[in-house]
Amino acid sequence: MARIAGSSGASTAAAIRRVGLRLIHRHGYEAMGLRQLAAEVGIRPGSLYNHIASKQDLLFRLIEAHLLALIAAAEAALEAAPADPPARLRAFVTHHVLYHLGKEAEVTVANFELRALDPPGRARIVALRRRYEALLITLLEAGRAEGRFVLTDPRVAAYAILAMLTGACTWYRPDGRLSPAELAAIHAGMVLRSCGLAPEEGAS
Amino acid sequence: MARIAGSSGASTAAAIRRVGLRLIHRHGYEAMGLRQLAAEVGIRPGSLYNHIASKQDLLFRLIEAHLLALIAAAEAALEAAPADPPARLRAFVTHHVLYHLGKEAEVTVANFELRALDPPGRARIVALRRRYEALLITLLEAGRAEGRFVLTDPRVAAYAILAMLTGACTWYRPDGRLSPAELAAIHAGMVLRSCGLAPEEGAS
Amino acid sequence: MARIAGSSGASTAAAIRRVGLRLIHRHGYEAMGLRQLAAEVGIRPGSLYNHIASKQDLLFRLIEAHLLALIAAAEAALEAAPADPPARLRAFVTHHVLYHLGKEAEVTVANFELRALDPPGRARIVALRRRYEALLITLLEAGRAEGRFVLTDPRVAAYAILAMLTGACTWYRPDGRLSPAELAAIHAGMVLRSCGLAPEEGAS
Amino acid sequence: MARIAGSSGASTAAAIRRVGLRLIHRHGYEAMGLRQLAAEVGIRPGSLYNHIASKQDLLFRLIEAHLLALIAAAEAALEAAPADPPARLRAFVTHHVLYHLGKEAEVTVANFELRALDPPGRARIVALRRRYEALLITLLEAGRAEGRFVLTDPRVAAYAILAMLTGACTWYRPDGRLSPAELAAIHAGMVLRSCGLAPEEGAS
DNA sequence: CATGAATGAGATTTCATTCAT
DNA sequence: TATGAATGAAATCTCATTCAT
Repeated sequence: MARIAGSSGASTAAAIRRVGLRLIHRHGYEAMGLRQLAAEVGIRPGSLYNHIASKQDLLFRLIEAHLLALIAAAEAALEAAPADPPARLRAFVTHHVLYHLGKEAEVTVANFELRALDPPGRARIVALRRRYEALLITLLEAGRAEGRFVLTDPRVAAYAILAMLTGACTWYRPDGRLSPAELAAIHAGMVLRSCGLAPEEGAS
Repeated sequence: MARIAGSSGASTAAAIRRVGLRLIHRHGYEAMGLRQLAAEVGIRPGSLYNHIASKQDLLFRLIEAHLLALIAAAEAALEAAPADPPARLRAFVTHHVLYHLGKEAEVTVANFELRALDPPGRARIVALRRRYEALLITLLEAGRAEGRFVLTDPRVAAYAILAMLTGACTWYRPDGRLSPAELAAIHAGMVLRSCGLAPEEGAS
Repeated sequence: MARIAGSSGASTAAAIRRVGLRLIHRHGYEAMGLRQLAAEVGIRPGSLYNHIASKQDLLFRLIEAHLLALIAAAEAALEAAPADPPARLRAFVTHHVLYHLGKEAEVTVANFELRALDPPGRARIVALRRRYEALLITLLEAGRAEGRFVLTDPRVAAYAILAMLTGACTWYRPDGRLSPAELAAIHAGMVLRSCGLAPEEGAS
Repeated sequence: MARIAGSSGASTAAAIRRVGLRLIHRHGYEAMGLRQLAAEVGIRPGSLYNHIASKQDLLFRLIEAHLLALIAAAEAALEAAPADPPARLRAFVTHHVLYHLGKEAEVTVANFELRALDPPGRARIVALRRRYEALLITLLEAGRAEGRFVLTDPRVAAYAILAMLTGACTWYRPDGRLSPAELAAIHAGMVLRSCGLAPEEGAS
């Protein structure tokens, strides 16, 4: 009652994650069918369950992996940055924009499909997101304490900045008229000015 | 959950739109079942089709109505504003923030569920969104032409500003520590500064 | 996306119960597929859910209906019987055997598929079964109190009698060499003797 | 639940039979999954097939082994009994009750899961059951031929007796108020009386 | 002897939608 | 306008089983 086709092994799991991310991004989690996912991976629907525990589990792991990588990249960028708050802010913005460009699928899924997670999974993801936001909030608070930033409310400012930056990757197209570096520079300028800095401040 | 309270006077069609908006916002378009919608409206699933053409049609009309109202409100706000570009920018930002607060459902649905629309419907909605964005882009371009704004790219700046502002309503809670007016003021300040203006410029 | 064939109406629900009982009896609850059930009823699988809440629900209702009818029949038989304990015991045995013959499906399902019920459903069915058993236990206790029955333990005796009688309908075939009346008489004789009575005692 | 304790010495095949019997008894043949069986044995599902030919095969062997042991025990009990029919009947009843108590799993599976066997397997098991029933039928016929038993129909009487006795093990609990010996005595008394004997007849 | 990955079939259940009444 | 019963399609997931390693 069972036949063997091309027992590819470990790469199947990676293909499921890769194709799954693309399909969730394109159609949304609820609208993506496991039949379609299986077909594009090249296996039968039931075989998916040799690699994932459930559709929910797949979504959770995709989002979790993205956030963990994002946090690690941010921490690395901040460690490499000087202690000067404007420079650190510019470093964070540059990291965020460059990291997100080309990761539209991961970013969209991580932001849009949170509600599709069941409560325990959502709680864990929300905690990770808080860790990431805290990096920026801490940075803004430090700059304000040193009198370098003009900020009414660091938390609100952080949310506003993140919304602005993340939004960029929803419309950015690699074949557009702006290079990633240009886009990062434009946004760094806007963010620094929005915090009351002259654009040349914090230049590396 | 079954019968909607206080809806005795409203027509069934209005109840379907009201409840439908809430359910799509809470669960997402794909995850909202028409059975659930019918149950919360107080009718049977089949009866929905006396009021809507299809589930798609319901979604389209909800988004379209929201965008039309948003555009009208923006145009009214700009007509009432002085000709001075900083003042007009402040007026736009204030309008946007105040209009969006308390309309979380409409905003979220209009932004998140675009992908659930079929191509013709999506095209019409995208066109409406372009009309709205054009209001801000035109404003920014005018200000730059007068030498009042520091802007590398008005279109990119407009997207960044809209992303920042719209993001506010995804985390704003009416019982939070900030009033709508305070929130609008904070964001107006950030936006004006990000365009190279001193915060007091454009004050009404 | 939907077509109408022969909207038969209320009789569909009855057909589902009738065919469902037969299939559960023949294959067992777990082995009966709803596809098969739907096919034999003449509808599509999904249409079953216009009439049943779930497969579990179908099983529960079948067993519950059987037990309620069985209890009512037993109570009627005892009400019609004289007050004399041997006569009442003979009446109960005759009722039980005659009622069960020809109801092999109901009896088998009610006895064999209890374990397939979820705990709440099982609890309600077990309570009904206790009500039925209590009718016999009460009868045996009354007869022993009057010194008419030789019984070590009325509860154990009741279980033994019921097991013996119910077993009859698992092998009884209407086209066999014994008529229902003969079968009832044989078992009544064995039961009465097993309680220490002469066979002619309790004869009506 | 995962690894079976105290099974280090037993072979994997024996563990499969032991755990399989327990799971079939608890959930039923159809409801028991081979994945669950493998997990409780401590191996992967595929490895089961190093020890069993199929799920059907496992069920068949469990039932066959039980019936062969039951027949052997009955024959031993009858060989050890005196030639007197009442004494032989008492010996058979005592054997049956005592053998069955504590073998609830085997008995339930052998009786309830017959329908899950494919036709060839079922035929072989039914033949074994006939052999066992024949021991009692022969005994009853002999007793009737000697004029010791009051019996309308030895075959019907045998079925009634076996149903009564076997039923006892479906409700017997080792921690109940009756000992196995007491239970056997009660049933021996009922059976002997049901065949028209005074209770003390056939006492050993 | 055990494993991991695959299979085809099928499980129960939900979906949006239709339409005679 | 509302209803109840139907539809075809599809949903996610489990099943027993196979077999190269």
